[in-house]
Amino acid sequence: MKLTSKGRYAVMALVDLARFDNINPVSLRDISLRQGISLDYLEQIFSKLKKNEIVKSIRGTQGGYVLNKNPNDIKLTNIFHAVDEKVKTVQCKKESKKGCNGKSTKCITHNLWDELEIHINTFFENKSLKDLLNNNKEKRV
Amino acid sequence: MKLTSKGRYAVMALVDLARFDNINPVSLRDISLRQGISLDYLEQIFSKLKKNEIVKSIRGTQGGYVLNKNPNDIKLTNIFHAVDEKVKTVQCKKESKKGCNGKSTKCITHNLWDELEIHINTFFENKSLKDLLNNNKEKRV
DNA sequence: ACATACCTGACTAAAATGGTCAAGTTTAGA
DNA sequence: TCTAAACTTGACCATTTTAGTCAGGTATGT
Ligand code: FES
Ligand code: FES
Repeated sequence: MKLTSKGRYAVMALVDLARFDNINPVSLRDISLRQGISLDYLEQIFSKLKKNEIVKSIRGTQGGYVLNKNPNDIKLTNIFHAVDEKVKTVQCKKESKKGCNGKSTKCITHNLWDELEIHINTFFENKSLKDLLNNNKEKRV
Repeated sequence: MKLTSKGRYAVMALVDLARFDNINPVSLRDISLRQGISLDYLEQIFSKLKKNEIVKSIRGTQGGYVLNKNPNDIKLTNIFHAVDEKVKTVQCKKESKKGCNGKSTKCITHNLWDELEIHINTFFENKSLKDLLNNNKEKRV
């Protein structure tokens, strides 16, 4: 089970953004330099964050991105959902009655993985961008 | 974040094994048929489970595998560790002082991922094979 | 005008995944 | 003793996913 870079970078970039967007929009170039993330990759990520209304974009010189919501209302779940970082512990299709083995009932561990998925998602639902900001106050410029 | 087949199959196979090993050793062929898992793949998995002393093997005709411990003492952690299904949420090396971005300090989200890792591992530490057996009693033959 | 910064889509090298295949060795039971 | 069941080991491989890169755009403040 591992977290992918896409999810990790998305959160990292948003924390950075949240720290600096008080006055001006923040350019991806700045985030790229500060956090050591490829600019081209960041653009892919922010395209999705924008589609999901987590950030707003401002084009042109001095442009950049700004949060579209209160940091308290941006949960990790929202971020992960936006960049398609999904938690998948079962192999079967959840809606179907069929199991992962092609049989007509769910496998003997299905419930376990379902529990696990809920357990992990709970973590993401309870963490907001605000929580992460408080954690890093001392680093604020 | 997804669970790999190796980990999922390992647990699935052990639950199956635990249910049937009361009297005789259970052959991988039986597990393969009952659970719909490739026999060759199971062999790889059980080789690791054996090395980690979770199961014992009995060779020859009528041979098979038997649990090497009480189901209550086999936690998911042990199983996952045995088959190298590890939870990895950070990108950096934990021991190092360096961050995932090549910089000299940990990145701004490092602590978050660390928390997440602990959160997930806690789930695995608290679940034993015994718990899974009880859950499936009604299916016992 | 022009530099800055967003926007979009195609492309790809490398790694991980989820197995298969081949060639054994051991042992119970006929 | 012969044979088939079942464990043992290691190499191999197709496909998918990941983690980006690259090459073009378009919008806009100064
Ligand atoms: S994981 Fe859902 S049936 Fe096996
Ligand atoms: S994840 Fe550890 S430094 Fe970024």
